[in-house]
Amino acid sequence: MSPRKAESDLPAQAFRQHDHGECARSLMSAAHDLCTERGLRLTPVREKVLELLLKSHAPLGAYAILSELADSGFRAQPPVAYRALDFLVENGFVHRIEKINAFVACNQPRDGHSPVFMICSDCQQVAETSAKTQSPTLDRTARKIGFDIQHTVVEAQGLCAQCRERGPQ
Amino acid sequence: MSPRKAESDLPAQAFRQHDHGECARSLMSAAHDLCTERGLRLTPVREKVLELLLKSHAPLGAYAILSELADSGFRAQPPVAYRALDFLVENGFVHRIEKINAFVACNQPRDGHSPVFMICSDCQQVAETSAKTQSPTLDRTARKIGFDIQHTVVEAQGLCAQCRERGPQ
DNA sequence: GATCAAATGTTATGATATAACATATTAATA
DNA sequence: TATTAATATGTTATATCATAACATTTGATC
Repeated sequence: MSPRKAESDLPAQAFRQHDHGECARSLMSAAHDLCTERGLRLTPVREKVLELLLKSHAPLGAYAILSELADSGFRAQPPVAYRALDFLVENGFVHRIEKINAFVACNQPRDGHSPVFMICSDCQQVAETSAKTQSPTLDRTARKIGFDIQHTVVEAQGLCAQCRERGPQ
Repeated sequence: MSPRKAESDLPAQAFRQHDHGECARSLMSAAHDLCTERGLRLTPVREKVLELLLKSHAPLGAYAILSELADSGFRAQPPVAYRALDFLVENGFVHRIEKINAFVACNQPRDGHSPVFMICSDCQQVAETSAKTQSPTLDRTARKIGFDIQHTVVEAQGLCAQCRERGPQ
């Protein structure tokens, strides 16, 4: 029962106080390990995009990423960002948040999972939770009607505890 | 236990054989009734957009709607469609499917509900299911972390039973 | 070091959505 | 019923998000 293990099992990391430097470093290091294991190439632009997303638990739009890439000396045409994001999403290092057309780093890149997101309308942080299993409701309904689920989108928008306590800004 | 009642309780109407003419007519009539009850104005363009969406259970993008509006003699600038859609979505007559940036008519406009969608990647039909309650998984997780949910997006993409049986096209 | 596959560079354009402001219609009420 | 306020529509312009297509470079393998 290492501290690392316990921490990574907690849902909603984004809404908890934590050492984010350590959080980001360990996810980046996990990405390197996974790419090595799987023969994937974490090229400079892909690594940079992941690094940008790991700066915080707030999601970034593709064009925000693009502009930060430009600041770091990368080429800045849209396909540059979208290709890197495609790679990161396909390989489970990043998730796309459909509701806001934006991207966040995955909290648990090792698990195959169907993530659930809580998007705070106030602070814009996005917490990834319940990363373990498919929604039972979805599963049950799908089975009932013979629908074969390939991908799920489960997102809730609302107010996180902190923002609720702080009251309207 | 009227037939109407039983029918409206079935999930995934879109993936079941049914008299769609009757289905559409009854939803349109429900929209008129609800607007009267609530003092809302189902203006010609709003009614036309709802009518277009009620033609089938396949979702339509805003620009597809716009072009059909134009065919019917309505003005065809984007805001025309988006405003009508805003009205219909706000008042629960239409849902937006985030995953595909498109809109479908609501199957149960009378209930306040958190809909769940099954999007068939093959035939493009969208079934609305489990319209009764919030996802318990989402609720439980939200409560655990003190997150106050205002809106949920629950969508599954995959293959409906018909398309699965028919095999790859 | 030739060859193939994967990744990147680049131009152009497609698709989705809204801001902003003018005008017209409707509803409420003086 | 004339006035007014609120709602809805008309219109121009532009913002935002995303990909097609093709050229070039890089890396891996034989």
